[in-house]
Amino acid sequence: MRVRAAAVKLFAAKGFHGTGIRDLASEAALSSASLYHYMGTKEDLLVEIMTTALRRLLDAAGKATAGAADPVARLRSLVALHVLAHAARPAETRVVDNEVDALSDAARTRVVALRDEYEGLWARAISDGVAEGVFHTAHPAVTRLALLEMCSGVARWYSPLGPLPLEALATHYAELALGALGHPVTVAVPDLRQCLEVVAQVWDMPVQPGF
Amino acid sequence: MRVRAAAVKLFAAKGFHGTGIRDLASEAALSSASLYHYMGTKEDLLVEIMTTALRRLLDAAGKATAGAADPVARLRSLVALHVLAHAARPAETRVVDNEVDALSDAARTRVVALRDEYEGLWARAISDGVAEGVFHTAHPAVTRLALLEMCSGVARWYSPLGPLPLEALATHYAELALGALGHPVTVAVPDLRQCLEVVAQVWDMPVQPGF
DNA sequence: GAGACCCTATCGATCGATCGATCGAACGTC
DNA sequence: GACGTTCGATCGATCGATCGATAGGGTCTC
Repeated sequence: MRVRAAAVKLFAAKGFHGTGIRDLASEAALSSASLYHYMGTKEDLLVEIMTTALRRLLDAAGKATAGAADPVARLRSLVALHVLAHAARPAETRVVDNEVDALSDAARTRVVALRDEYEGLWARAISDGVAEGVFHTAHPAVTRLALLEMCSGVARWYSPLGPLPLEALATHYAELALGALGHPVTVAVPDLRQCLEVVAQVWDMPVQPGF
Repeated sequence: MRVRAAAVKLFAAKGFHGTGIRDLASEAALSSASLYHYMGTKEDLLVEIMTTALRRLLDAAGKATAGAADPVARLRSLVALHVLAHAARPAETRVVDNEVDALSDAARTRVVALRDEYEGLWARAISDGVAEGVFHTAHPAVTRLALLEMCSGVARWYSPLGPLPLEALATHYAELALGALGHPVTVAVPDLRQCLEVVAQVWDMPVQPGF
């Protein structure tokens, strides 16, 4: 696990190709030979990081939206969860989002399939909302991609040391997304509690539900 | 120029560290030795690509918003221009957005300063709109970052072969952004003509104003 | 017009350094 | 003595970069 943590940190900071085996070794406080006791090839390590991160996100999204028929609540949960994950695990998510084309063809196919499965949850929430007349967008697929990129961007700049706590960040992004979807402004604060609990459970608690 | 074009293509596709000198040479149909007749180091090449692209974007943004006092029109122009640039020059913009941390400290400082100058235009448009009461957002700085990431994401997926023409894409993103900013829905189609002309001029015409 | 000179563009060969990966040997613990 | 862990040494391949050399086209001087 020491190796995995080192790899996430360095891959996020310098990129997969920018990180050498010896960088990895010194970050993990091991010799470059010992590294291979814990991992396969360097690419195996990257694949493992990406697939487990994506599976975790997919799993969390399923839990956070379970039992929510209302598309508005569902999308709000998806946005909040995505933002929370990216803010709480910026390194991991940055690797997932930025290093896809460092993968071999075979591995990329599997990773992209996972990502597509996750995006399907967003697509359904949006199209359901459009069908029910609560969302208004001329190009739902484009809007989905725009919102996903917007939310993923959080990992590129958010710092827990900044003035904005995670809950406020997630709430704000949910409002941005609903605004972009032409949903009438709701004064009510969204029900973030379930999202926070899912995040705390799935990523073993970097989030303190202090509110 | 042959070398620069090859570098933009390969850096965008495989990343700076993922692209070797010999990859560059064969893409440019030159020997690896001849490459150095046209460029300094590999990093010099990256720096040149990033700074000229950013300067061009900054210049274009200045032209597109010149003389527009209305913050709504200004932000609409910024969004449209940003989206058009990213859709029309996906490779170049992807290099600018993704390879910042492949730069040395000195070079990164210069590049980030350029990017900050550009983001300042967005920040001013948003804060002016908030001050005038036409935008409503609790955290203007966060909203700015969110919108920028949303618009930059276009370079990651847009294809000119898709069903959506550039004009429609830019219009759609402007509507998404205004919605996120809580601006009352305006039925009027934004005045994209000036943006299209600026894009056609600054990037020497990949856009056909066929409308 | 002829030769001398220079400049741009190109290349094959090769430099030292680093790459990802593997080997066999040693360690400690039970 | 068996097993899980660690390492120094080293592999062939590739990295970014430089070398001296060559070919072609201007330009200058006699």
